Amino acid sequence: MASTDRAMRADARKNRDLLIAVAREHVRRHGVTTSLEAIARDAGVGPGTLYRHFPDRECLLAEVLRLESDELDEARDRVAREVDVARRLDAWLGEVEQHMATYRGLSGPLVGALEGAEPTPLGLACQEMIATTERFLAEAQEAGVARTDVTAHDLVGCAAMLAWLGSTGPAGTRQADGARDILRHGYRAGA
Amino acid sequence: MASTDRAMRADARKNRDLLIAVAREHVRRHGVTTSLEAIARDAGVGPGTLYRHFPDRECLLAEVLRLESDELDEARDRVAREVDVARRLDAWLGEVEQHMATYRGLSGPLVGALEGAEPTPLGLACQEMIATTERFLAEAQEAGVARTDVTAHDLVGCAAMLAWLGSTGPAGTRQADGARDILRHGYRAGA
DNA sequence: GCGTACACGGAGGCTCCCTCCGGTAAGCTC
DNA sequence: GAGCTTACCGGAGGGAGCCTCCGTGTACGC
Repeated sequence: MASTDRAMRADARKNRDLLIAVAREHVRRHGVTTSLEAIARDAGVGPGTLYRHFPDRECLLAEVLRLESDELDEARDRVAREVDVARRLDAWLGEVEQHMATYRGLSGPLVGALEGAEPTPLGLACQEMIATTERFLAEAQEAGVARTDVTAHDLVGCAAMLAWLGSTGPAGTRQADGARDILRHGYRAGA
Repeated sequence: MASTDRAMRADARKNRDLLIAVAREHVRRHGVTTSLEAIARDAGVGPGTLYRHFPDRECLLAEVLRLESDELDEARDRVAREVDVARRLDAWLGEVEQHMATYRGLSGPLVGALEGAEPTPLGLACQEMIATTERFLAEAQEAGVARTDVTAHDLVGCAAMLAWLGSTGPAGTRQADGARDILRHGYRAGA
């Protein structure tokens, strides 16, 4: 993305960055269905400017998400460093779930991206997520704490489901806890 | 609901029934976010008429759903009759999932209703669903094929998640299959 | 048959999505 | 530093949806 950024004029770059920053706040507060016009308004630019930089909602979301991917990288390293192997996959999937839940409604588009064969902007954003999940899963399988017939793709789907369940309905409820427990039992080996 | 139906005028009743029928088709085709105005148009009534009968989208959805609850009743009886006890809970939850997935996006509002303490129209619609799940779950637990520390509420939440996952993203994909498998392992008892 | 209360439906205000185009200023060249 | 080119800006505007209000019409009890 951003193609050759030397080609972008200074005012364009400024507006683009501003739009992403404002969008980040809006999405965090109102979810992914927040009004794009309101974002443009708050950024002090016209709607045309927003739509030129980000032809559709997903493009903007993808950029917002890229800002956050640093956090997920840190989480990955922290999990690998601090959590013993028996719980590492659980911990990582918890991070993925939380990452997806940060922005209410994001998990939906992300699953869409997960599915599609063609590389949508969001699809690229979650490839790394799947790759990391594969690493932790393989490790858990070798240690004998995860079933060998589950895939990283399935697990990311599960995390998305939990994020969805947690951010659907009244906020602050613990609806997803029971489901998370069931899922953990479900991919765990042995017993 | 419908309070005292003797008090409703004939033309009102006719319009109401027509609106529900049209809404059923629209929701089936376009999901729960379908345009209410379009429903009114197709039913040949003004928007005002629609909003008088159904003050908000959820009220209309609840009525549509009540029409379908007969199907779920049949499914319950069929499952109880034809499926052996080891698989009965699986089969029932599959029915619940499919019921929720029939209308794309319905699972969201349903989970909202599941959560709230106060009886929303949709909340009433799914009480019966939970009650039946409790019966099948208790049976499975007595037979030793289901863990004793899962609740019917959790299981309905799981079915909602699967329905959501299945109806999110490109249609026709089998995204939810892996997750369903993991969940089934998760609530099953024994090794 | 008549009167009234109930129900109808469309106009209209609001928000949002997205596009198009005239104007503006950034940045290169000399 | 002046001037030109062109990338970029931003707002007007059309289309759609949500929902409300109110003048009109008509079903039904008497």
